[in-house]
Amino acid sequence: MEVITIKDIAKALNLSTSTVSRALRGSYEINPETKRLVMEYAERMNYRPNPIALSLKENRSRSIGVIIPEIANNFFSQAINGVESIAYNRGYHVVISQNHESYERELVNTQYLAQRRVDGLIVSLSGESNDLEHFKELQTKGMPIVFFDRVPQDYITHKVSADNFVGAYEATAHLIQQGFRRIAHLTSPSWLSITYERLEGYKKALQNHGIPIEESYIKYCSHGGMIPEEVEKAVLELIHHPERPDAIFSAGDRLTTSSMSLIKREGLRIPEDIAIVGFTNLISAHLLNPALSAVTQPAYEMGQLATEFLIDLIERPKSTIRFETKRLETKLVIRQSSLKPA
Amino acid sequence: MEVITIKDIAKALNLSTSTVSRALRGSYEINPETKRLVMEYAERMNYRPNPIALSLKENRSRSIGVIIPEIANNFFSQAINGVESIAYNRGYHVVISQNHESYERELVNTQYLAQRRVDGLIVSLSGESNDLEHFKELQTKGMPIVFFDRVPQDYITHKVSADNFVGAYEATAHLIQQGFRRIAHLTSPSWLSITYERLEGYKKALQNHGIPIEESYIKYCSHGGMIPEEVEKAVLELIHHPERPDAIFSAGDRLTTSSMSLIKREGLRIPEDIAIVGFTNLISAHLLNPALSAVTQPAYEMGQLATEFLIDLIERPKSTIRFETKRLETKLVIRQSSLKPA
DNA sequence: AACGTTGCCGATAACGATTGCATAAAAAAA
DNA sequence: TTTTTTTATGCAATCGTTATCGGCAACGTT
Repeated sequence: MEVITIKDIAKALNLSTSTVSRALRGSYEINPETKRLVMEYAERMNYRPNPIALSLKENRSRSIGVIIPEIANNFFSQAINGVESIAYNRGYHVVISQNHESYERELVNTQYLAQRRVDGLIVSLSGESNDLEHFKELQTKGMPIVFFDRVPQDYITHKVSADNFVGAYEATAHLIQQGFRRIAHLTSPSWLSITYERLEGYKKALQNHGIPIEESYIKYCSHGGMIPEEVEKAVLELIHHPERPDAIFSAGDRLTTSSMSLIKREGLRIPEDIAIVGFTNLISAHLLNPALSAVTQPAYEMGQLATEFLIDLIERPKSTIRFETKRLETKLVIRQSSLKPA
Repeated sequence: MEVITIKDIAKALNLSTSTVSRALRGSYEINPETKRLVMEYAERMNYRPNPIALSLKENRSRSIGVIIPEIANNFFSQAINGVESIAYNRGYHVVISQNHESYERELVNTQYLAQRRVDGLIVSLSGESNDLEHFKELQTKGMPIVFFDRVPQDYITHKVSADNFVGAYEATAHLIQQGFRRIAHLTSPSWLSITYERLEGYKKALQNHGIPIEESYIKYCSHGGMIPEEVEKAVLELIHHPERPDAIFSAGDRLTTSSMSLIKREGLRIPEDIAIVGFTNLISAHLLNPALSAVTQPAYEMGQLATEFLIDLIERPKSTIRFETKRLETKLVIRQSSLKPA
C-alpha cells in the first residue's frame, strides 16, 4: 500500500505540509516557483487527497446517499440514473442502499450513511415505514433529506413524486371507457403516500362515472410484493370473488407481473376474462403477453429533480429555503391488456 | 450536529479518552466498575464510534465495493443481493457503483472506491474494458479483487462465473434438436470472457451436429446493448440476411428484449419465422409474448460466492492463498419462443 | 526496608489534510 | 541606517479513534 500523501511530498521537496497543502490549493501566498514545484511533483507522483481525512476534518463527504426499496425495479434503477446524472455534474458521489421494504434495513442503512457523513439523503420509504423518527432526528441534526416517490405526508422538506392521483384516475377512467365496470385495485401498503393517492384517483374515477366503490375489490399487499404468498392470496381472492372483477388496476412492477402470472395460471385470459393496467415502469411491458397497458412515471426526471433539490439544500444557507413538493406527470400507455374484446 | 464522541464521554465522566476507548472495547485492564460506567453512559447517549476516524486510522473501512455494468439488469441486481447477504453477515457494508458499460466510468469508480478505502472489490467488467491496468495497480498495492461474470483471462485472482460454454451449448443444441438449422448468435463485445465462452459453446454445438458455422450469423454489439442503434443494425442485418436465420441465440437482457421488439416490428413471428433463446435472467421471461426460453445464471449464488472469496482474501494472511476460478451451472428453461411449430 | 508485581489509568503520537498564527527574510519606506 | 511592510514559509491544533508507552499506587516477597 504505497499511497502518496502530502507529507511525502513535503519531505521530498523539503517543505512543510502546510506549504504543500496551500500550494496544491493554489493559495496566493505561496511563491509561484514553489507552487510549480509542488504541483509538478504531485502530478508526477499521481497524488490524490485522501477523502477520508477530508471527511473527518470537514465533517462532510461530497457524497449523497440514496435509500430505496429495491434496485431490481425499473422505476428505481431509472431514478438512480437520474440522481447520478445530476450528482456527478455537481461533484457529488452517490451511495446506493436498499431497504428491501423493511423498516429495520431502512433504519440500519440510514444510520450507516449518516455515520459515513453523506451530505444529504434521497429517500423513498420502505413499505414498512410509518415511523419516521430516524429521519426527523437526522434532519434536526442538520442532515438535508429529500423524499421522492413514497413521500411522508406530515414532514416538512422537499418532496418529489409522480402525480399518482391523476395517473390512477386516467388508468381507471380508461378501463371504464373500455366498458369494464367491476374494476379491482391491487396496491401497496395502505399507509404509503403512493397507495393513498392512487387509491383516491381510482375512487374518484369510479365516482365520476357513477360506479359504486366496492371495498372487497381493493387489496393491499403490506409487503409491497416482496412476499409472493401475500400477493397470491390477494389475487386469488379477487379471481374467486363471487362477482369476479373484469379488470384490475395494479400498482408496482411486482404486483403487476405477479397478477399476470397468477391470472394465467388460473386458466383465465387477459383481457378477455380480466383486463389489467399496471402502474409500472417495466421496460418490457410492450413485450408481455398480452402487451401491458401501463401508467409510467418519469423516473429519471424524478431522480434528477430530487437531486437538484437536495444539492440546493446542502449548498444553500438554510435560512433562504422554502420547501417544495413537486409532482411530475405520469403517462398512460394503452396496450392490449386493457382493451375490451369486441 | 451534536454527535457524541469519545472525548465527550471522557469529559463527562472525568476520565481520559484512552480509558474510555479501552472500556468500550472491553479491555481487561480497566476496572469493571469504570467499564460499567462508561458503557452505561455511552449507551444512554447513544454513542457510535465514528467510522471515518476509524477508516483514517486503520486504513480500511469494513466495506466492499461492487462495480457492475448496470443495476437495471436482473442478473446484476440479483447478484448484488447475493453479495449483500454474505457481506452483512460478516460485518461488511456494500457500496454499489455502475460503469454503464464505459471504461471511463469504470476507472473513475474504481479510483473513488479505492480512495474511500474499501477493503476489496467485486467487479464485472464494462463492455469497453480491455485494459486492466487500473485493477492490476490496485492489486499490487494490496487491494483484493474478485471478478465475476465478466472475468479477465490473464489475471491472477479469484474468479466466479457461470458456465457460459455449457449454457450456450445447451441452448444451441436445444434449437438444433427442435429442427432449426440457420441459427444466429447475437452477442456482447468480442473481447469479453462471456462472449468468448458462449460463442465457443454455440460453435461446438453446431459442429457436433454437423452444421457449418456461418460467420455472418454472428453479430457482436460492442456496447452490450447500451446503444439501441447498434442492436437495431445487428438484428436488421440478421433479419434481412439473404438466408434469413430461423433462430437466434442472444446474450443479455437488453439484446434479447431488443431482438424480440425488432423482430415483431418487422412483422415477423416468434417462433414461426424466427425462434429465440436468450441468455438472460429476466424475471418476466415467462410472461413475454411468446414466453421466452432462456439460459439463466445462478446470479444470487454467484454474488454470494464472489463475496466469500473476497472476504477470505481480505481477512486471511496473504501467503496462504491459492486463487480459484469457480464456474456455476446455468439452467436452460424451455418455453414457447424456441419451439418449432409442427 | 528494598524491590518486584499487578492493576488501573493517562499522556502522547499517530492517521492525512487544512488553517490561524507566528516568524524569518527580503523589500520598501522612513 | 533604521523601521515598517510585504512575502513566503513553518508550527501546531484540529477532526475521532486507538496503540504505545509510561506512571503511580497498593500489595506481596525477600
